[in-house]
Amino acid sequence: MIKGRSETSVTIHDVARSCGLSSSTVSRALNGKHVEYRISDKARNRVLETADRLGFKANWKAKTLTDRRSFQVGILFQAAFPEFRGIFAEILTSLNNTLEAAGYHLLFVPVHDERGLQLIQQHRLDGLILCDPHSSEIHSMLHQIDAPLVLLNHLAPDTRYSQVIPDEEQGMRLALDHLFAFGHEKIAFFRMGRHSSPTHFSLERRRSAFNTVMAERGLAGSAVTADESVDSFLSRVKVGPDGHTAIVTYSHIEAAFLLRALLQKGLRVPQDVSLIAYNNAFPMDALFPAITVIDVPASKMGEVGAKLLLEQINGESKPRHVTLPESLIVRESTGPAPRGGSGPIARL
Amino acid sequence: MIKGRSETSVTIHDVARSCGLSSSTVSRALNGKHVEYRISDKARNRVLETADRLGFKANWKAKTLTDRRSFQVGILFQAAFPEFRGIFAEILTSLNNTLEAAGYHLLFVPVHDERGLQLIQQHRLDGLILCDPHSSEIHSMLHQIDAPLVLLNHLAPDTRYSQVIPDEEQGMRLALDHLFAFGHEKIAFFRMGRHSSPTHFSLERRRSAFNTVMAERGLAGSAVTADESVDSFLSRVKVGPDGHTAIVTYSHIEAAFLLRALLQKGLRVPQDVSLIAYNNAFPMDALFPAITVIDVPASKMGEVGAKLLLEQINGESKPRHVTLPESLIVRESTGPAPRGGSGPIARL
DNA sequence: CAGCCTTGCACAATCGATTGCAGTGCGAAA
DNA sequence: TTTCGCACTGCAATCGATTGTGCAAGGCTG
Repeated sequence: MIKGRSETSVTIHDVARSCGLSSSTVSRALNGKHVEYRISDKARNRVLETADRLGFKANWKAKTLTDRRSFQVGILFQAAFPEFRGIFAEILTSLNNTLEAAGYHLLFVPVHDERGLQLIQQHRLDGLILCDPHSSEIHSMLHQIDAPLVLLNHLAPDTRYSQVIPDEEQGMRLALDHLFAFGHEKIAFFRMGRHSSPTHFSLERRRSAFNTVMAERGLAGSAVTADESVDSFLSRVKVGPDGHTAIVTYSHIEAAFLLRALLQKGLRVPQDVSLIAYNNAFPMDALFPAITVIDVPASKMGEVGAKLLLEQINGESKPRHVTLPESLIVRESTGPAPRGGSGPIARL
Repeated sequence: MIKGRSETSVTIHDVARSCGLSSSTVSRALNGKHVEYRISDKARNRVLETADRLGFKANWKAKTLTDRRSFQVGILFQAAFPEFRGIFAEILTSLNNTLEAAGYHLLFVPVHDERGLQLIQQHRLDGLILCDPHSSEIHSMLHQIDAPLVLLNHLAPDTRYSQVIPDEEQGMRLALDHLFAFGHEKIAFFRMGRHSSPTHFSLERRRSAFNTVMAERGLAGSAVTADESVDSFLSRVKVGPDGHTAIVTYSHIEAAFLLRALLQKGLRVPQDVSLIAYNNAFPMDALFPAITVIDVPASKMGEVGAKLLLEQINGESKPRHVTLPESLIVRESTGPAPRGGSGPIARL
């Protein structure tokens, strides 16, 4: 029977009494310190057997009270940001796999204000992982935190905490090179307008990568970036054979809504417009046409993030910045640039 | 400065020393027991001021060591099941909001075997919330757990734990009535074949609700259920004006893949086939056509689940089963049944 | 057979809080 | 002046573990 806050919870003393030994001996036997502290095999086996029989499970709170470490790590994320949701489960899973292997557990830190950060203190968290934090409240509090910290998907100009980010410029380059090879020149970068804060680094990185790569090709003039609603974007920017012939979107969310709007306008993808999205999340491969994506290595990010945190907790290394490569998954939404001039149905 | 496992963490004794009082007085002043234990206002204010100045934060582990309660609740979910992912973030958020208001925090319980359940014991968790658990390992271990338990989206024939489920039959009835009103008679229920276990209750409930409602209308003969790949389904079941004219899918995942396959075959939605999905998740409103959905009340489920758990923890009530209503969100994927006979392009 | 080293274990302090109970000091009553 | 009582606080035990140190046996040597 697995009990929670059980009144009859069996303690180390129960085990000690039950096998006629002291609690210190039990503790040492149970923690494999039998050689260091010279516990006889006989005593050790007796302890092991009794503990098993009684179903003894060490109380984590007592166990970590002496220790400085809590073996708990906080994970802070803002579920409010849907762009991240698509890959959140993946990140969470890989984070957890890595941490669990090291004996750590994840405590959810829900709030984004000072109360949330106090959890670090109250629970004596060994570290904190921030998933794609782009609210200015969090950002302004980061420097107050004196605990190992890992930022996922958030490149801040600070070397005091580890950061794991995908190489957005390289991903964007893959995407644009793919489009260039198809003859596209007038290309747009699109994000659905929300509260774009100055701390929204992944947006900034993708946008500036777009501008950089376009400029390198001498196409700065035909590059357009947008941060607005789909309707507003499509009414402002001419899309199709006689306008911009390809669009790269900030996330999979934009891609889905944009595809819908394009189809509604009677535009064909990729015959009239090519489409590439960041994030290989559902439903990019389930759309018709399936969307070519820049694959952000979510699972790898979780794994690396966890490792960086563990390194810091163990004092094995200083905070580091790690950049992970992105890759391009070519599907059906990209193709040769249309000839231009004689576009199909213009608009509704 | 907010510290984690800080070496210089300020304790209650530091506060006591700093204001020339004993740690017991500090404790009592800090916990509002000044009236019960007759702490003078002078002493109390001095403590409060000193604690604040020193940035004292009570060590949660020490605080809850005496107490039976840990004020931590475990959340167990299997990220492997994508159907649930679409609404997981929503559930998590509302769970957390409710629990946090009561001073509880969520500990992530990752593993699905006995190790995972031992966390309950080790961390003296006050309770456990299981999100849509349908692996037989978990199921076979449930009865071993002697702690307040809430199952979300998992109706098990057991009254020892609280359960929160959406009213699948009512949702299915809304969906089918909607289709009946459009004249549909040959209707299919579709799920993408995966490891359908006997403990996969939400699938069972939806499927049997489908069969029940169809039978009530005397349409048992024209009802088809499927649990296979999209390709296999479409090659086995004739879909379109001269076959099944409407499909209800187990989740939003199926809907997206199915829509893609239908469009690929040249079938029009809803002119040739109508489509309804469970879960109002992304990208149901971003597809073209936007998908009519049965809205599973994810946020409400989280809130109610948290409340049921708190009730049990506080001993205020016995485990209860709560059923929450679903609703239908009509979009573009449903319309009048086609005439039949002269269907459009048959298949590729 | 005394002295010594090893082996094997128990005692007690400690982590950071909470809490029952025992004090201290003061004024008032006797 | 002694005593009683009340207002206020400190002492010490406790929660369930870990760990430094001390102390008995027992085996060995000389």
